[in-house]
Amino acid sequence: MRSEGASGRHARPAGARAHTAETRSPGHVESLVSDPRLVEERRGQIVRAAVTLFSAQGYYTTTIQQIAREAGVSTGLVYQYFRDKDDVLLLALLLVLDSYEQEIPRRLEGVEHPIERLCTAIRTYCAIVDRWRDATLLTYRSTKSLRANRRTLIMDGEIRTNRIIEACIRACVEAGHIRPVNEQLLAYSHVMFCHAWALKHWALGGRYSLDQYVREGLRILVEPFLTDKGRAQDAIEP
Amino acid sequence: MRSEGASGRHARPAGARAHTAETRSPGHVESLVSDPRLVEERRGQIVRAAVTLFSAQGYYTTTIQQIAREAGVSTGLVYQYFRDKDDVLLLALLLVLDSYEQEIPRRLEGVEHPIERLCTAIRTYCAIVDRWRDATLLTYRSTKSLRANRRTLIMDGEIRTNRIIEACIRACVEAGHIRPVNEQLLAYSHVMFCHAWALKHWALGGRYSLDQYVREGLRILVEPFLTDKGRAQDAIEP
Amino acid sequence: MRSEGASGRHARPAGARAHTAETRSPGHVESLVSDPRLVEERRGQIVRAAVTLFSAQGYYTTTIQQIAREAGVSTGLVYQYFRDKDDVLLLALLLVLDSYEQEIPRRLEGVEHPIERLCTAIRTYCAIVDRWRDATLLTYRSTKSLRANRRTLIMDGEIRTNRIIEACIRACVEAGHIRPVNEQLLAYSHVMFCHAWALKHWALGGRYSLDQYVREGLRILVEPFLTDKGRAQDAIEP
Amino acid sequence: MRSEGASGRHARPAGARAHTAETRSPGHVESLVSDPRLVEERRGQIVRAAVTLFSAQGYYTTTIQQIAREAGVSTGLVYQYFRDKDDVLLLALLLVLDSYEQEIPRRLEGVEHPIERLCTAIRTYCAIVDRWRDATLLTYRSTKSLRANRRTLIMDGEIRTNRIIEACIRACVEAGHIRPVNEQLLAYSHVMFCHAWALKHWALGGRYSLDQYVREGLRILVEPFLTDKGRAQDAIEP
DNA sequence: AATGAATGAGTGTTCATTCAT
DNA sequence: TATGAATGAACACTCATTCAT
Repeated sequence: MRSEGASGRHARPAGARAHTAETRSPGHVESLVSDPRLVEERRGQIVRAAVTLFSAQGYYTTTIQQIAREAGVSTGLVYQYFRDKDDVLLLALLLVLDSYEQEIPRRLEGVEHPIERLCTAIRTYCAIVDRWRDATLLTYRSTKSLRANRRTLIMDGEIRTNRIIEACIRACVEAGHIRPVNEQLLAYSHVMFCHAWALKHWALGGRYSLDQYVREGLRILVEPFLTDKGRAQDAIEP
Repeated sequence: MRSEGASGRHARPAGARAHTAETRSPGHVESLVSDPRLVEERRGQIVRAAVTLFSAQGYYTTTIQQIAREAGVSTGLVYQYFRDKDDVLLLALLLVLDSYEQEIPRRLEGVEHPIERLCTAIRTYCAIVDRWRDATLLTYRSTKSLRANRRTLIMDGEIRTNRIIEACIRACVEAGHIRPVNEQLLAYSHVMFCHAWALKHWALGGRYSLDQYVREGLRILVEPFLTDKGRAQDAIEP
Repeated sequence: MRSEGASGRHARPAGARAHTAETRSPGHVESLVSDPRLVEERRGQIVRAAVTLFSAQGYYTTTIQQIAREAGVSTGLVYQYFRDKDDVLLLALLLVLDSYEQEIPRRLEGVEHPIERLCTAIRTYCAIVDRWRDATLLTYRSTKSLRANRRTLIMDGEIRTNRIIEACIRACVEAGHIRPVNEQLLAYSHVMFCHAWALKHWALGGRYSLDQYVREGLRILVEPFLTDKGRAQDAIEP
Repeated sequence: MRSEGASGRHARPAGARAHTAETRSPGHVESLVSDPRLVEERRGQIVRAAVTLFSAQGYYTTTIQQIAREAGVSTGLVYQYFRDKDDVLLLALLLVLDSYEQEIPRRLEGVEHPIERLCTAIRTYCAIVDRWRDATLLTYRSTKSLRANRRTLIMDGEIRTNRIIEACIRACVEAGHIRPVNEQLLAYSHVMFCHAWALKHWALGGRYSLDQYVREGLRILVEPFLTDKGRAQDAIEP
């Protein structure tokens, strides 16, 4: 025999079919389905729909039913792959952050000159932000809607991306192309500059093309720090 | 992507003792009460409560009943002074923006030197952000929850604040303290820098005191643009 | 400013409009409404509807909407007077138990002879069970559906009723009308006999009228214990 | 009062590969599988799991998926051997009743003296109830959750068990060990006494060991009815 | 002007049941 | 036969909004 009875449909009965998660790392999202390929596929399907809808309408005004419909699955299915709505948001936000973390390094491959690398990183970051403009806003709107321990995962993701920029800056400094500077804070300025393309697009979008925006930005956030050595090259111009 | 935000759980039934609004300018918030002094007082009472709660818990997780209780009034009274929850949010956000717009100029009074004025503006802006950290986050989280035409009012408010910074920069340039530069974009960088103190406080708060943050920031966002003339003074240090 | 944000509509945000209960005795059911007369009235209205429906259909198959409709109120109103469905069940069960506890003593008033008192108690108990037959079943079906600490309240109620019977028996023993006996266990037998009229009504109802049932029952559960003194009177016959 | 129980969250859509049943006797539980040995085995497997879970958590809070997991089979398989959840409950309850009906006669084998037979029957009944305490509660909690015509089957099972006790009593009466008495009602009292060990275990369990309980019970429910002849023997003591 | 009880549509979540494999 | 992923109707509970007083 078991433990005692429980009441209420919404109170998950003890030890029932509940997702096992929360015992693992908070980022681990357990699924009720076992086939890993299927889990991968369905999760992707649902999270993509969620990113679309959350981006367009926000987290609270998007319903699970809408997400299911957009993903082309039934309502119940969402709950086979996600513990709750919060869980969907978490993966949606991680998807966005991941795309930053994946794509910037990819674009840096083969780029040698430190200054060029820095500028490429910024340019790429802005381009991704431009492509995922609403999704970038979403990270600002909805991260606080996550349960506290999950929020940490989002922050970790952001930190990892920031480090890419920071590393580019450090390389420039070490090679003598950029004068000594608070690298971390400069990196934050660069990141904010990229995010601003989404956050303030209502103001900036009308006045600059993405290219112009990046070019003018580099003039403010990179050029002033160049040493004579750094200035020697035309790296700043694409 | 879909249509935009727009919330409202309950469609307003036709007729009824409704507010007349929507025929006026979108910023005009109609009240059912006529005595202007009372309107002023009650609205302040309610909006202050709303800012507190929205800042702490977010817009969607705050209920009108909570706001009423925090403000020490009845639920129904809120609807005598606001058309709907959206309306409360609008005024809450405007209250925050106003505090920027009011306080920065007040602190600039009597400050003569252009560089000193610019640095004071930034320093003050950061200080306000620090005091209203959650409220600043709120503007990023919740502006999109406003009905589209109201969002414009928020943007207008932001633009006005930006112009203060921009004017400081222009004055520096015109006086030859700062070399020619894209003033608007530099102003945006300054604003983003100030907001970042709230937006990225989880990362920055542990590493910098507010003072350090501002000092280091000025080194990145002001100093590099100083001309020899501008550099002559110690204006950058408080 | 407050604590951090919370997500999920169903996760009650901290310190929100939640019922304060659970800090008091588990039996205390806090209401969101302050006027005590109104609370009394509405609760009665709703609990009566709940008893009817739970009795007829069981706890889990009865919906809050049905209860609200039966009570002639809106769904939401139920939650102004009860914390959750469990809470409604608790009060419903207590209502049934209370009717036992109230009515038996009332009927005993004025009855002097100990044997007559005992028989009246049993007869009355059976009569109430007969009137609330489905409700009596309900206590057996649904007590385990209550949260554990609330279940205690139900047991307390039952114990109090049992004590009434027990006291009648003890009085008989002390007056020498009934020979020494395990009074507690005899009382339980009497109680089970009364409850059996509901529990086994499908078998007994066809064979006995309520009166016959009681008469025959007394022959088995009272008469054998009478002393010569106790048998002297005709108290056992109504 | 309303209509009766009847549950079923999902109305069966017309057509489909449905079980043929409902045309047969209500007790007949049709299976989609033909091999009788397999049917026997699988049903046993599943019903045992169901008894365990229903007993511990109740019918409505136990899900088919839980039962399947506990039984070590797939969800779908349950529906190859049972028409619906109701069906599982029916067999689960019958399994419990059967165990009464099987074991009591088995223990009576070889016991000759009528009084001893009666006491053995009661003692055995209590022992089974003790072993299946939660399951006994289950019959009281959940019988009403069955569709009406199936409930009859449960009643039939109970009646058969009651007849065993009744037969023991009649034998005692016919042999002159027990004085003439309403045999049927006395049998019911005996049955209720046995069931009470489960139903009121929260109150009785702390005060009596099973042995004490039975011994004291016999003193109330058997001894008083013994004739001088019946009293001659020590049959009542084990 | 102010109150706060009342409303009821809307949403997250569950789970009996089906069906392709 | 057996699996388990998929379905979707149903329900507890919330909260913006109204309105009688």
